[in-house]
Amino acid sequence: MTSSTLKGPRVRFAPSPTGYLHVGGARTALFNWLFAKREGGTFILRVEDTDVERNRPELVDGILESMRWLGLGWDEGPVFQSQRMALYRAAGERLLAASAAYLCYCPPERYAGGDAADESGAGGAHAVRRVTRCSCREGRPMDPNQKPAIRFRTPLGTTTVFEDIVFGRREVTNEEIEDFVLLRSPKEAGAESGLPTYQLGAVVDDIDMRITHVIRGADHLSNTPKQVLLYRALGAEVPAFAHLPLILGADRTRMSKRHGATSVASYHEEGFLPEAFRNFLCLLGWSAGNDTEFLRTSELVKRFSLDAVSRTNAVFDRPKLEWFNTQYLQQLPVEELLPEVQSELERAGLWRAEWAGAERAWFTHTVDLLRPRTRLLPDFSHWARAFFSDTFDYDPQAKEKFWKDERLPAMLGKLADALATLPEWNHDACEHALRGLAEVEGVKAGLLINATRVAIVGQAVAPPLFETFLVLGRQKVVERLRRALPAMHA
RNA sequence: GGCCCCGUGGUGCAACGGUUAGCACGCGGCCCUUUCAAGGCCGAAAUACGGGUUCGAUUCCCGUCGGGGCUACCA
Repeated sequence: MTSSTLKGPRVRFAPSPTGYLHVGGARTALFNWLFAKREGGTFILRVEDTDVERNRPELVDGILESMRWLGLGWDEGPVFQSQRMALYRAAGERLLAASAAYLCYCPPERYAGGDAADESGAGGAHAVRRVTRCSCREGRPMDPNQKPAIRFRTPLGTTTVFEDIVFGRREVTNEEIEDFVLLRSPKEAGAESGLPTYQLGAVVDDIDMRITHVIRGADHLSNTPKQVLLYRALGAEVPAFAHLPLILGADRTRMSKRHGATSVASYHEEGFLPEAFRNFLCLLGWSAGNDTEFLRTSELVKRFSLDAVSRTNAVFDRPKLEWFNTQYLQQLPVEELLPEVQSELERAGLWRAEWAGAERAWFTHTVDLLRPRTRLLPDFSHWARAFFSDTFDYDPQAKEKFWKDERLPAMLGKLADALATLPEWNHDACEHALRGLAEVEGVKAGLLINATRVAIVGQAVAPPLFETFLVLGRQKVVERLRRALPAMHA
């Protein structure tokens, strides 16, 4: 029993700021977070910013913002690798001293390019290069004038084994593991030693942070033996590994820009609910073991298990994400939806403070009325705009469809008069007034109903008409009806 | 090229040697209806292919094919 197991597992999510937080990273973060919550563990955020060339420090804020939006709060960090260089260099020196690593004087270009740069995967020239094993390993540098990098001395003639919670027992013969670089050769002439590579940085930090479970994308599976070797060389206990199947685009290739929105931020902007997004993401590579899919986050935490993670890559299916969003929009207790709608209205400049105060009941009821017809948060400020503002446009297609009959202006004028003088303002009174008028005029009630809807909310789509009447109030209904009359001729 | 992983309808998941192969999204139809949604009902749609093992394979083994990953002084 180590002290760490007594305190629960320690896991981490370690993005590198070379881009925004994408859906694959978000799923990895989510699984780490769920596991930590489920097991009463600690979730640590670590920024892997050791690649000075590709690093974009300004992207860190966006990544943290996406994490917060997703509700994936971290217990420790963010820890920046760029601020822990001494740690990695010390580890490099230790390995060097123990002869578990050696100085490599080969020029970097010797290993650059080749098939490693071939991203297309199909066609192209394939290199036949074997595993890296240069003469520097035996103390015979090719070019002693070169600034040396530190390479790991892979122990040959044996095999490396580890257990993966998802993929099971893994075994590779060490001959297939190259002498990977631990610390890059120094860039600047004066620099003492170089920057750590991913392999070294990740392992040194995971040891230092006492990480018990490494949960990450399956793209790291093949590199894990190297890290197992590193843990041992550093005299540390090897953590448990759980590699997650990858998330692919609709064509089953790695998700990229051409597959549409891949950043978490873009889904935030589009108006998805974070909980719906979590629910959807969680079902990519995992299931509760039965057919239930609508699982609120508290339920996810209760049922999540790494043992149930699948080994099959999953395709990101946007229509299903949208379905989840509509489900949450409709099934959440309406109070939980209010803050989300409020920020949407604020964003659109439609929000009014009284809706959170004296008119809270009205606001709640209106949101409740509108939500069965919404798919994304901006629907509240777009097609439902007329419920929150007196300035709105008439949708051209709605006019075309429901204002065709030339008798309509006259009839709607009469309807406005009738509504204005109604002794009572309630659902049935309004309905009777309208249906009565339709009968007198010898037209179907639907004709008036549809035309009136367009007149008072500008849309062909809205909640049932008389409920809309009540929410808007008599004054607005009558005013909007009269205001629409001139527009109907145009 | 080498090493490795994966393969149930179009998509996400169930079935972990015995089911008429289940659920959901999407798709088509019907119902409801005052528009559009939501909801209800019905339907089309899958075990990649070929060999084994077994009384019996979606399930176990081998091969093929397909997809993916790694093979960087990227992470």
